[in-house]
Amino acid sequence: MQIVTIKDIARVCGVSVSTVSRAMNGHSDISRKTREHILQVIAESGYVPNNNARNLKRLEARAVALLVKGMDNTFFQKIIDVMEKEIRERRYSCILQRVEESEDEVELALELVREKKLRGIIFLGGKFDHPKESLERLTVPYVLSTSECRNGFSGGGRVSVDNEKESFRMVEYLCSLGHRRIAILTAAPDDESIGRLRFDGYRRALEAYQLSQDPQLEVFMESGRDKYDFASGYRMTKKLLQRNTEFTAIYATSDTLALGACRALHEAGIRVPRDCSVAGFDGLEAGKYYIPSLTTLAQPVGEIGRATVSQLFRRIEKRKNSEQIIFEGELIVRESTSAYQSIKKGV
Amino acid sequence: MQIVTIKDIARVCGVSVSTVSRAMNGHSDISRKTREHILQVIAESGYVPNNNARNLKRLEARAVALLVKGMDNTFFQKIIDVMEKEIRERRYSCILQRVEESEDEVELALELVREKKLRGIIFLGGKFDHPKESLERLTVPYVLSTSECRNGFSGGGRVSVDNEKESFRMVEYLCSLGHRRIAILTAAPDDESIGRLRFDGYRRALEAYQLSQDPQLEVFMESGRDKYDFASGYRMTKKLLQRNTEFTAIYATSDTLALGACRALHEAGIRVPRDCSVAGFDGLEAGKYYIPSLTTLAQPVGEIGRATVSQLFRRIEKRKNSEQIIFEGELIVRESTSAYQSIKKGV
DNA sequence: TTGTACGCGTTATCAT
DNA sequence: ATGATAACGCGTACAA
Repeated sequence: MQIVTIKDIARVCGVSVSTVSRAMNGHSDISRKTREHILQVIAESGYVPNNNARNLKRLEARAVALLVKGMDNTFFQKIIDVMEKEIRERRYSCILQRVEESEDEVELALELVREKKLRGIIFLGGKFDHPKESLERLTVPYVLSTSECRNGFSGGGRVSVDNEKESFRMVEYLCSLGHRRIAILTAAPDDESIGRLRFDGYRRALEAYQLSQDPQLEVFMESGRDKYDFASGYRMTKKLLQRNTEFTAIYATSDTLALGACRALHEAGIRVPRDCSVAGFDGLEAGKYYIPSLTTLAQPVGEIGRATVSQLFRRIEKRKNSEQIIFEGELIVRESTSAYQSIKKGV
Repeated sequence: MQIVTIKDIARVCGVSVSTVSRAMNGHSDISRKTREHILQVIAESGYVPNNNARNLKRLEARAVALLVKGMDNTFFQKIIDVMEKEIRERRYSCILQRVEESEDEVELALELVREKKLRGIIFLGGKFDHPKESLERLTVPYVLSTSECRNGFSGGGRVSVDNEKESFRMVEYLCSLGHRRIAILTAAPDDESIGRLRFDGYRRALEAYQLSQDPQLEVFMESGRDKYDFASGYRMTKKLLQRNTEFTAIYATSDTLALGACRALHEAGIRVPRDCSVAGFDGLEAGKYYIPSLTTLAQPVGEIGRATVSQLFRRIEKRKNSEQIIFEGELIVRESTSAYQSIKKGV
């Protein structure tokens, strides 16, 4: 009795496999009595239908996948929640898969579409610079959420904030406070994703305020070592401090980086925001509870999540065309930033 | 050409399906020339083998599953990393699945075992109070990591810290600092999992120090609303403050709760640790970077992860019996706790 | 080295 | 209402 199959159940019940199948799947062309008997036997036997066989046979399932690159990113936590809920509300099942940094999410998507007979895909995170040929093979609707894509973008939809613009806004805000030496903590120089866009926004804001770009103020992640987390923000700020260059504000391209930065400043005896302002990006919950609470550019995760799912379903069920939806971020000013005080110049 | 199957490839290549199969699976009994040709055609065609069909045929795969309840729990992040790595090193693939709070992880495991021909399961988190009958149907080895289980526990192994004991240690430490009014932030009273054990440790420590238990000092999560996160710690501490009862230390049963608590105290003008000490549990990275950095009872996540995986494989490959492995936690004293100063008594 | 044919567990189609 | 049987796409024993 190692492996129980539908045949075993059929034999025990004295019916055919098709009748068992009907009982399980809630078909109507079966008598109440036999159905109940069968379900009873199933419950007692510990039989679990084999999904492989099911999916192999089924023509299409009510299911979509949510593929997340960089699942450890705290920022995704809430957005995943929202999306799962939205998907469930539409009575679809949601297959959530984390994809490794080195993995190719489109290849994975291709497999899943075949395997699970998926109706749509949501990609969360990643750079998404896939060749057109790969994307063209993806025959179901897909939406790219929160992340950017370089090459024009063919068939898929996209939902996100305008990272370059929002980044500009944040740096502009810091400039407007009177800061002129604004350091930035950002992704490795070879980053082709949001990291690059946020960096571009920073540079453009400096230009707009006629501040010259100073390499001494730019701290990049070391690829392979740093990522968007506390420890990296801490290390990068230490590095900045060692350069012995003057700065009165730090713009960190994520809230986690920003909080790590605050700690490093604290240890160096630099008070936030009195001696140095610190600003982040994302609008993480943690920043709200930190001391000092963190000024940030919050992404509307709820709206992004809902819009992503609703676009996907418009395309699945109503065959609408794909769209590029851009949401506004919100500049949330909290305790970690303040106006530049020339008194501080005594450094 | 909607769906490409192995037959299409065979037809295009002018060979039989078995030859294509051999080419894909790297069998040796095939000429280099035909193999290369076939692989070439596959690459061009965008063919993706159907895993359902594969798993249906395969007798057993080199795969185990990692089922996580409460994936949003920051604490699991690192341990998942460790486990995935350990599993990969053994050349097994790791199927990572989050399980909803309301879902039954054992049922899910049962499905997966059949579906993916799994060789073993790791359960992370959850209360795991499953009836014996369910567990007995689980024929592959499984290990319960980081969480507790009430009813004796039949076939599975377990790896964790002794939550009750470590909790005792932390509260004992606070007592040793001279604190006599120690508040606790903990899970809902009906919790049957680690929440209850940590609470028990707290109570036992009070007893050991001949301090009486005071309901005024106990703040429980509101079920459905609170969980182990910043916001809950914040809310619960606000609640505590409203009670207008005196306390000189807060023991939060998770680091996230502790950090939320710090913020609430800060807003009430209570300085940490000068006016009130705060201690957490888990050893999260965030606590290290907070200001003040957080005193905590760190769980050895690396060791727990490694021991979990290695036990699982001892049982899969060497048919060893299941074990209960208990690791020591580490009391990490940082800035958020200090000795009780009677001066403060001016409250 | 290659091809033929069967079976994995299930659902769907057609009879009955 | 129920049963027999053909797929679903692939791996593999066996034959060639």
